[in-house]
Amino acid sequence: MDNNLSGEDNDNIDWDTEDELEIQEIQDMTFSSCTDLRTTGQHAVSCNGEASSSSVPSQSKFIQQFVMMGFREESIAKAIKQNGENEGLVLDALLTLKALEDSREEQPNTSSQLKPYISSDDSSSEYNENFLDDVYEEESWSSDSDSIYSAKQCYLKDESSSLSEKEHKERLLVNMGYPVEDASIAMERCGPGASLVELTDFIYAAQMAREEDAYLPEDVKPKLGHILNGSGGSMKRKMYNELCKRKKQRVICDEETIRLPKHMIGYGIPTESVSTMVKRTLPEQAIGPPFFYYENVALAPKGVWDTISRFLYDIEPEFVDSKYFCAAARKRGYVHNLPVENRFPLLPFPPCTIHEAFPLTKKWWPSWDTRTHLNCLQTSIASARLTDRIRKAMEDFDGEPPMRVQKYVLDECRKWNLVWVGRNKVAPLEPDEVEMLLGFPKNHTRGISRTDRYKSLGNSFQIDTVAYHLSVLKQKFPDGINVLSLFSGIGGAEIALYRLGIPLKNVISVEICEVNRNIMKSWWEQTNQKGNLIDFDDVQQLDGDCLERLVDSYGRFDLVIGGSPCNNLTGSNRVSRDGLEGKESSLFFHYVRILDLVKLITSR
DNA sequence: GCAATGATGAATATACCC
DNA sequence: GGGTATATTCATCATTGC
Repeated sequence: MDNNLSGEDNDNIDWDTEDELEIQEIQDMTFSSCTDLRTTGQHAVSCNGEASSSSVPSQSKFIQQFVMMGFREESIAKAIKQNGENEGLVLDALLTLKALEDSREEQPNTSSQLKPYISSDDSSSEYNENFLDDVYEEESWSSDSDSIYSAKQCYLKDESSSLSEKEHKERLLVNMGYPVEDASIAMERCGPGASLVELTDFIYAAQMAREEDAYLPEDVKPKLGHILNGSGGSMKRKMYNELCKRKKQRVICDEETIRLPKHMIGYGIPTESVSTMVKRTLPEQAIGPPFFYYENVALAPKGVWDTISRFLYDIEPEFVDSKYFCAAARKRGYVHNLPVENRFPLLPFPPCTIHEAFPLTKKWWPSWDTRTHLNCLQTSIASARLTDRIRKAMEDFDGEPPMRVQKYVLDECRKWNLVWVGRNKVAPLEPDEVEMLLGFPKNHTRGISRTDRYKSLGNSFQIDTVAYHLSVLKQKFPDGINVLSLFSGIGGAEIALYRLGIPLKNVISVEICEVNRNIMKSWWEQTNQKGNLIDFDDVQQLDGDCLERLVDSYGRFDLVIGGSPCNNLTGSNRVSRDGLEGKESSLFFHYVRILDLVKLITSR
C-alpha cells in the first residue's frame, strides 16, 4: 500500500483513484477493528435469521459443499448473503475469514494480529470487503470493543436502527464542520460500521487529495495558491502522504497502546532534579510554527490517547499530575510541540499539601485521615445530606470511631474531596478555595451561580501546571504573543500566560458557554490587558476563510492552545462515556482540523 | 424558569496475594 | 501470570425548592 502512496503517481492524484485507495484503506481499517471474530460471526447469523429464512433445497446443497470443506454454517450463510450463490465469491470470502480466524488464534486476545489482515490481498475484492465489514462492525477504538455484549448489540440492530446510527454519524460529521456532501459520501463509502475516526480520515483525505482548496473558499485560493501550485503539487502530495502515514501509524499504535506512567511528572516538574529529565525529539511535521498545546484527561478510555496522539503528529503525550503543583491531584495528558528544556514555575509556588493550603483544617483533622492531597477537583460537590450523615456516624462514638466507620468516612471524603472544618464535621470546598487550588485569581468566577462556578472550575486547567509548560515561550515572545485559544473556558491558558509575564497581543478565544465568555471578558478588563480579545462561541465558525481573515488582521498565531471537552472520556460520566465519538468529546477533531488549517496558513 | 440537590456505576489502573 | 481487591474519576439527569 505504501508503494501506491509514495510513487510519482501521486503527483496527479485523481479523486476517483484515491477513492479506491481510501476505500481500501478505510475498509481495511474497519476490517482490522474486529475483536472476537467467531463470537461476532455467530451472532450475526443467529440474530438476524436471514440466512436460514432463505434456505431452500438447492441452497442447502450449495451450503453443504462448504460445510464439507470445514467452514461453519454461520459464516457460510453470511458469505452467501453478501455474495449470492456465486461459488467462487463465497469461497473467497470464507477463505479470507478463515485466514483471519487462524491468524487470531495464533495471537489470541490482542489487537496485534490485526496487522497481517491489512496487508492481506484476500481482502482486496469488493465482495470480501462488504462481507467482512458487515461481519466485523465494531469500532477499532471503542472502549468496549472487547465486549461480546457490544458485538452482540451490533448484530441485533435491524435496518431501522442502522439507518438511525448512520444519520446520527452523518449529522455529527456535519456538526463537526464537514460539508454535508462529504459526510454523506464518507458514510456511503465507509459503511455504517465505520468509526468516526475512519470517517473523518476519509473526508480529510478526500479534501487533501482534491484540488488545492481544502476548506478554503474561492476568494482564499489565490492567497494560498503559491503554496500549492508553486510546489508543483508537492504540498498536496506531502499532506496526503502524511495523512496516509497517520493511518498506517494507527495499525502500529494498535500494537503499542499508550500507557500511563506510574509517576505522572511528564518531562519534569520543578522539584525534580534536572538529571532525571528526558529529552525528546519531535516528528518533523510537528515542529512549529505555530506552537500548539492540547490537554485532556489522562484516564480516558483505552485507545483514546493513541487516537489523540496519532491525529496530533504522533507526538507522545506528556502525562502530568497537578498534585506536584498544588494540593489537589489532576491527572492530565498534554500533547504539545513546545520545548521541554529550561522550564520555570510560577512564583510564589502554591501550597502543595492540604494542611499548607487549608491550615485551619489541621485542628479538626483526625489522625486516621492520612490524606495529604485532595483528589481531582470535579464539577460537582457533595450534598449537605451526605456531610450530615458523616457527622452523625462520627458522633455515635467518643474519640476514635471503629475501623468500619473510619473506612466509610474516608471513602466518602476521598470521593467528594471533603475537608475537616469542625469536630466531626466535614465539608466540600468553597468555590473560592477551588479557585485558589487551581491557580485562578480569587473571585475569578464570582458572580455566577455556585453550580456554574464549580462546573466551570472543574473543567479548567490547573494554572501552575500549564504555566510551567508554557514558560518556555517567555523567552521566545518577549514582545507578546498571538494566541488562538480553543475551548477557552474561563481563560486558564490566558491567565497562565499573563502570570508568566508574556504580553497577550491578540487572543482569539472560542468558548461555547456565554457564562464562561463573560468571566473571560471580565478578567481581561480587570487586568487592563493592552491587547485585543476576539471571542467566538463555536469552533465551527473557524473555517479556512475565517482563519485567513484573522491572520490577515492580527498576524499569524504563535500558539494554538486548548483542551477539548472531556465529558465523554472521564470516568465520572456514568451515562455517556462514549470516548472520542461522544457528542462533546468529538470536538477534539475540530482542534485537529483548525490546527492543520493554521499550520497551512502559517506556512505560506 | 433557574438554581440547587441527590441518586445514579462503570471503566481503568494499580496493588496485592497466591 | 492470573485472580481479586481497591482507588480514582474536567458527569448526567430527574427532582425539588424558591
